[in-house]
Amino acid sequence: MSAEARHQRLYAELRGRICLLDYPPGTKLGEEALAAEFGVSRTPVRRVLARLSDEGLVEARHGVGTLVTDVDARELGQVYALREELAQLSGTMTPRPVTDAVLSELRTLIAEGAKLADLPDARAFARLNMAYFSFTQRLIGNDALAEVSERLYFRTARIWLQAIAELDLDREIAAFREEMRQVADALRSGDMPAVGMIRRAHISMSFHRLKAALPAG
Amino acid sequence: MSAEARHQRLYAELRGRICLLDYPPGTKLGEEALAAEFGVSRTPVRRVLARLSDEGLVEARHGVGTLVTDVDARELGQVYALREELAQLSGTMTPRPVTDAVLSELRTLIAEGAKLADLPDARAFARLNMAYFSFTQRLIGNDALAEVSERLYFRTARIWLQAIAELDLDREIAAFREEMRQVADALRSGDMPAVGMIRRAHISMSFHRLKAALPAG
DNA sequence: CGAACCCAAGTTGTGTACATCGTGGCGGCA
DNA sequence: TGCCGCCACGATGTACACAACTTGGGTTCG
Repeated sequence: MSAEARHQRLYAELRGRICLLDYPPGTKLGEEALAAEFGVSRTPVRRVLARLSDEGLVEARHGVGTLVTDVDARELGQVYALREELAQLSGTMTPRPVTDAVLSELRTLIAEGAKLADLPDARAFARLNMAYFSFTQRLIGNDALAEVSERLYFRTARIWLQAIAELDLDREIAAFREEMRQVADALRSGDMPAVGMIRRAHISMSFHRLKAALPAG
Repeated sequence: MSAEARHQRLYAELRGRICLLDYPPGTKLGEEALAAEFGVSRTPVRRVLARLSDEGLVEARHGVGTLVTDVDARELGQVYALREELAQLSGTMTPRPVTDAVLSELRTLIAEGAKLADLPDARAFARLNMAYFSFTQRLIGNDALAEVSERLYFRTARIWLQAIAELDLDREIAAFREEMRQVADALRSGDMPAVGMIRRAHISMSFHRLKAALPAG
């Protein structure tokens, strides 16, 4: 395997573990331990940790360790506020055409949502939410906007998951399914601005519910 | 000096050289050469190049070298389109209060602009433009928005500089001074949304002039 | 004469030993 | 007994040697 491909795999794996709370905030990611697990030396591991550090998911402290960062309420609010605006923009800025394959993929996600509602599970919810996010990313025609949106999503995803675990999981899943249904309706009529507005509305409502679970209220 | 501070200095230095066209697109940045120049080993240099690579300013090819990237017309248009939207947002999303120190700083920049008009120079123009951009960044109250804006600005700054060197430099400087004067007016009345709109308008007009200098366009 | 092959030089990627730094615990002293 | 300082340990940061890879030129064979 090429070095670049290895890097991407390692990066995706660690980012996934962080955002799925396999590594909750405060966890120490030992370079030696990770190197041993993935069968490489510290060097490529450090390359990945440096990237995660630049993106704010971890923080390397000399002599201490590389720790998964936490996100304070202020930063969380700022990221969500910006994500709202960007979700709306994704509906108006040169969206990609809606194909049958796109609608089919969303139907599959909605079906997964139905199964999730029958058997609620926080981790499975988080995975499906990421898959849905990945789906919405493919509707964006502006690559720069997609890149920025992804960066912001993964920046706070773990905090969102942490909070909903303490909230009403059923309610969150219901709201998520409702968003997918509404987006599907808008997509069928090819109304991308409406898709953006719907997503913005749900990000806003999700954040309002999320604030209730934060320590500072 | 701490490792983190060294990293930041090296990063800022190399990013500056790339964006001021000391290293035009296609330039090979040899790790060994940079290490020798800055009196360190390849390791910290590689750490900085990795970050620049993640941000799309350079591209490392195994067995070839680390090359300064170019930006095609499509990507340039997408970045400018997003920068327009973000500039407008920066005026409406929780802007910072306008202090006397802020107005004073802008007056200084405007004075520098007057000197530049007397003695036009592409490189000095680029430096002043960066200083003005840095100034506008400090008006943004949303840290996430500021971070994203900075990333996008530096992503295309070198292409902009490359293009205006082939355009009418006097005209570009005049447009730049006009933007600063208009922003100063809006700031004096505390109208931040107007500041955002003015900046958006000038980004749009700048891009339209810039397109004339592109190969495809 | 041309084309295919090979190889040598130069570059980035990796592994590893060592330097540097922060922390917690242990021991001595008041 | 409590507190202060020292130090050993483990972590990240750095330097360097080597592996892997691309490229270009020289050489040889058809």
